[in-house]
Amino acid sequence: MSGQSAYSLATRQYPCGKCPLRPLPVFREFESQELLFVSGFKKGELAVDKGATVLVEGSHSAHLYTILSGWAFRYKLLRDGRRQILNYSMPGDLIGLQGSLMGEMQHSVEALSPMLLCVFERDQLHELYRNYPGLAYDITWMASREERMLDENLLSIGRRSALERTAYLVAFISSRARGAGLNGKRPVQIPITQQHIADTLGLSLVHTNKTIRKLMDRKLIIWRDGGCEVISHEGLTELAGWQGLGEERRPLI
Amino acid sequence: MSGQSAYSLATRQYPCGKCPLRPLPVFREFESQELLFVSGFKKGELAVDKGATVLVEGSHSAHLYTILSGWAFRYKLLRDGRRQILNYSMPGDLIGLQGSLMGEMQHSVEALSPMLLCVFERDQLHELYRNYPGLAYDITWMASREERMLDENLLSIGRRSALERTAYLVAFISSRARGAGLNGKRPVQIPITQQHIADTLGLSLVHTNKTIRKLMDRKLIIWRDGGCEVISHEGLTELAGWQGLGEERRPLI
DNA sequence: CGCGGTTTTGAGAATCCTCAAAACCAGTGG
DNA sequence: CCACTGGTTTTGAGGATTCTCAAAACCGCG
Repeated sequence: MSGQSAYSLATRQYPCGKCPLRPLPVFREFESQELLFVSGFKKGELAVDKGATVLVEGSHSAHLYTILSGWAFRYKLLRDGRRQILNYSMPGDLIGLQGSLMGEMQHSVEALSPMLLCVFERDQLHELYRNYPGLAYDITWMASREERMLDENLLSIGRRSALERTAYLVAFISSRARGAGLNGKRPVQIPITQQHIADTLGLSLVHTNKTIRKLMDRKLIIWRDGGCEVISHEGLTELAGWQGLGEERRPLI
Repeated sequence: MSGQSAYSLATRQYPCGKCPLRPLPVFREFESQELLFVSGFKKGELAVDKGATVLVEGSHSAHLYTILSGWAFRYKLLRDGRRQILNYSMPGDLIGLQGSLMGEMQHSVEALSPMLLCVFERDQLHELYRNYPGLAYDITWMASREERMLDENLLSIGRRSALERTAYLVAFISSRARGAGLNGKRPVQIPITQQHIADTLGLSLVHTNKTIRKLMDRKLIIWRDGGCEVISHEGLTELAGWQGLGEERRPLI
């Protein structure tokens, strides 16, 4: 919950034609027409520091973003400061679509790591809808995907025990990270603190810590270097009673 | 959690030109072009009984629906039967969009009351996107609206106490009902059981009952005729620390 | 009247919370 | 190189919330 500082808007370093994400097998092919439009749609790149607030609840942002690299999370606050993390975002995900469509942001977004963002202009969304129905469809598709993830999170918070919830969350995040091409030969390091997990799962920090310990005792995860790694994905999904996300190929705007 | 039976597909009774919903002030104006397309998009009407399952998790529906009248809820189940209600749907809301876009339904939908649904064909969505960018935008807008509601629900379940949660939920549903034009001179009767509330808020039935009693003791709501009515909207929002939903006009497909 | 679904009540138990303090750890400045 | 600092993780302990089990009351409907 720290600094709001340290942004830097660069002119483009990765032209869309040389996008480091698009070649990944998880993303669907684009027609050259579409690629061309997206190239024009992209206004530049924004680098933000870890801990920086990318978007603030209550504001009206003129931009939306696609994550080129790095992690973030969306959250809402209650008046007295209680925080609920709604979801995490990683490379290939859109940020700020809700605000762009509906006007005012009703959640905030904070960077979990240094990030690189592609910047788009909200005002050009209409043109996209007018001339690129395929991309318009993709955007709706991505909104639906987010909705699905929220459905899952709701199920989890509402009906799973603390242990099941935690297992689910770690499995979920690491699945998505793999889907975003974030795993090298080492398993993915999820760059979050136990406070983040607590605020995602609706648990207290203390109880979260004790729950994580149980998962570590069962050798399902390990916690090191200030982050979390999955040891047994199957163990986690089994414990959580989660079938995993059937991630097909998805669009990348 | 009862019967799957009793549907009836009627040919159209309400041509879109005489839609009983569209005149309501909450819905935005449509151009005659758009109205014409929607007219053709609509394949008929479906009447479902209270308790009927409209859409089932795991299925691939060829249709999506707009609610003409009646109430429904979306939910997911855990393997052992624990149920989480994700959101409620009322007149003007789309049902089954997620499934239409992404293929398989990942949640079920059940009618809370007798319902009348406008039936659309999934396959025609592409045509809509190709030729009616305004409508396409509207659909994305509605998906975003659903996302917002889920964000709120998540905040509620994750970070509010049982009393706050219950106050929030009742205020939220009755706000939306008012927004859907469901209030006559009498305040809206929300046609749900305490089990529904429990399954929405992630609480047990017993504790939900005791919590509702507290709200009744405070004269914020009353429970009668097998449903819930709001007595003091301000009291509820104040208790929940909720600012209410700034509902602007919205599209109606 | 009897039935199924819903609401209500009581009571003991489990989960999860708060408070408090210590341990740990990486980075900073002396 | 070491002490200090702030953030994070860990531990202990008592307490509040919420849960489960069980049974009764209630209520509309056939």
